[in-house]
Amino acid sequence: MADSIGDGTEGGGRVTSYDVARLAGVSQSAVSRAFRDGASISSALRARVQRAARELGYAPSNIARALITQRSRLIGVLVTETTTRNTPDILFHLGHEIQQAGSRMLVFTLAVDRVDEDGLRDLLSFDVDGVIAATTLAEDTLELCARRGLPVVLYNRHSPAGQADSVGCDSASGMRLLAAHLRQGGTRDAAFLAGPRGAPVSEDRLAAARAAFASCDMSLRPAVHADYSHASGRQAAPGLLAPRRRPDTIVCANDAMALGVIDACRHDLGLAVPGDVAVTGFDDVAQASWPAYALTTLAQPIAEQTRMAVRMIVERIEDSSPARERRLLLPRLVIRGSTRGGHDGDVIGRSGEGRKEGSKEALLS
Amino acid sequence: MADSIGDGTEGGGRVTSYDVARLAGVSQSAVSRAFRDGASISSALRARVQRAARELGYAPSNIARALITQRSRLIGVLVTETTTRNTPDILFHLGHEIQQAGSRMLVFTLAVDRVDEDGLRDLLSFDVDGVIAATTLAEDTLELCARRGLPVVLYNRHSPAGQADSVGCDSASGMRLLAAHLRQGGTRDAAFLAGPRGAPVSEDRLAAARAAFASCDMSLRPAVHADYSHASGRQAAPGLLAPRRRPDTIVCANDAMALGVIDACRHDLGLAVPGDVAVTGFDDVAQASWPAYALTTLAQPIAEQTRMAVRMIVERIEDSSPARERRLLLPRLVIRGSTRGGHDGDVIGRSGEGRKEGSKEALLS
DNA sequence: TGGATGCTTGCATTCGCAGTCAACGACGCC
DNA sequence: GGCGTCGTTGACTGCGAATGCAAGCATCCA
Repeated sequence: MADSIGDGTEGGGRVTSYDVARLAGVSQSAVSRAFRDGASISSALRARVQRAARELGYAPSNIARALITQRSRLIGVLVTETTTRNTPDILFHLGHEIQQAGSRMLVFTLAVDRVDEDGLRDLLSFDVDGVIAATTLAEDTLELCARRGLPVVLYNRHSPAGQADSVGCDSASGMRLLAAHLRQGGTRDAAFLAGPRGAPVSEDRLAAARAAFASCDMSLRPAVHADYSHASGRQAAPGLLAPRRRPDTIVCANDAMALGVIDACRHDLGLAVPGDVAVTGFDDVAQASWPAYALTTLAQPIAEQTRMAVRMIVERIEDSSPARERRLLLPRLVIRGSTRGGHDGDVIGRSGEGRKEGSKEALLS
Repeated sequence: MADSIGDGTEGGGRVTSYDVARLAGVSQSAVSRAFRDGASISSALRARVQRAARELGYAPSNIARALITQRSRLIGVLVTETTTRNTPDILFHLGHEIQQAGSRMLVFTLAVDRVDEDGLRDLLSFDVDGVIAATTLAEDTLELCARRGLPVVLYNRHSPAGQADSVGCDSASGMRLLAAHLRQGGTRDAAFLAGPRGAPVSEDRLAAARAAFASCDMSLRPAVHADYSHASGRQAAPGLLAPRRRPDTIVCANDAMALGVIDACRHDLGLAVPGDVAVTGFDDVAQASWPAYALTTLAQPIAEQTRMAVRMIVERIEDSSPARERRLLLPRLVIRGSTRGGHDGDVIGRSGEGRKEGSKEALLS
């Protein structure tokens, strides 16, 4: 019933502020003001305009608005398939948070974990206000972004040269919790199953594990590399667990591989977990809590991390000060049945606010 | 080294086509043409412009371009958390495919599975060229979209009134394959574990199962509803499997619930799968193939479905003819160890091209 | 050699809206 | 009653790139 588009029935002619102005008998400026909070307009006029707008089904064009305000309300999000596999919820969470902040998420999927100058041009050409990158950006690319005034927040990555803000998970603290737990459970000889060689997240976790184990006087063998997948974990298990000198614990760089190792133990190698080997993961994906696995793992606080990332990018967009900070949120240790000792279901550590580095003082004050 | 932004070192002043024109000693039109394929420009001029552009790090603004061409190269994607939980890869896949098509994915996350007029206004205000909705849109909302010339493709949904194109999975065929397999395995008395009451995907699968079982002379008890999650499946299991009259098979509306049922059988109820009960799922998520579960399930061809959805939306954007079609891709039956009979690893049916309804003849010809 | 043709190029305009500026009326104060 | 102030309103311009149009130029043919 009623109408919805003023004149032309076909052709999808956009309804513009002029159409609304004409119908309401006011100027185009008035229409514009009626849709901006805090604009100088009487409530009577605003009501009249909005009535007319509703009648025509008018919505201000973000594109036209962006052209003049120099703000697109678009936030670019960079991901690779690996990111989304390891953290299936990340896109939904980021999208949700960005939306809460009044913008929208424009997704850029990358084939390889690396943004070059072309990729940057691509981002720039879509006029994003800022970028959240769950991918690797070379330092010189970051410098270009800075030079162009494009705010970047790195997610689970960071810029050693401090050329971008970043949000991550404090693997060092996490690994200390884990090491303490394992030591208490009797671990003496642990192996580490890493992700792909050079994968930043995996390297970070490996380094953290090394440091934590060292400070607990436990040994950690040289890492074995797989590709983050369940299949690759399962495949790597026989090598890791050769009877000759089998480690008593396998620490994995992510959950998927850990679950693969557990499956290999039980179904391929006839080993009991944690009886013969303890297995740990990192991320706390949904499956880790399923009774078939009951994986002890470090829970990455995704909700907090994404919220923080969005918060930081929004602040940088409004601020654009060159101050940089790196925020590390604390993972929780979730103890389940794949390790010895502790009580199943124990959670050690409170996820959330963690370390903060950088020149800026408080974000959450 | 070198420079990257012409004059102002700070302030992030955008590099415009005028800047490039000035540097190259040509008109702004020339710059514009140098960046459009097929534009009337000599290769010499184009080269000169591009050299200048590279020097300044210029990239044409999609926003300005969109304003005049009336094409934003933005495709809106509507999802709820449920969508992304059931199909973790969907956003990545859609993003990837949309990118292949030269556009970008703008994500709209919904709290509830329903788009009202406000939501539509929101979409319109972001000037998306088209919408892929993995959510429910009321018929009158679809009509509004049509009236406004906004192409919509429904994903795993459809418009009974035929007011939008749609892509889905042919559950009817799938369930027929499954029913045949189960019958061969000795199923006589099956129960159905559905998703939330009214959830379109679940209802569709339930109806398909009902029809398929009926035509195989197997009984299917009234559905029990859960919420699609592993936990809810596990929780529903005791009721479904009460010793008094325990069904010999449980058909689930998605994999997560099926895995929950399996966990409940083994860990809570002391029942063997498939010895005491056979369990089946739908989707073929990664975990279904893990040896701890080995779930027999119907594999939804996500890659094909997303590709098809993007293909359709792109075609509608270019075409904008009012013809509507509904494309159903065929799921494959993946037989694993959670059902009796068949050989583990068998795959029945070829996923991909399936039924097609609607006035338009061929998309892939 | 004159003119027709086709390819390049620049000029001027346009997309839809935000914000500046000036005009206007109402009101309060001296 | 005159004047300043404030709150509203409309006209106009500009954001950055695309494109119709016409001019410029080379080429080709008769």
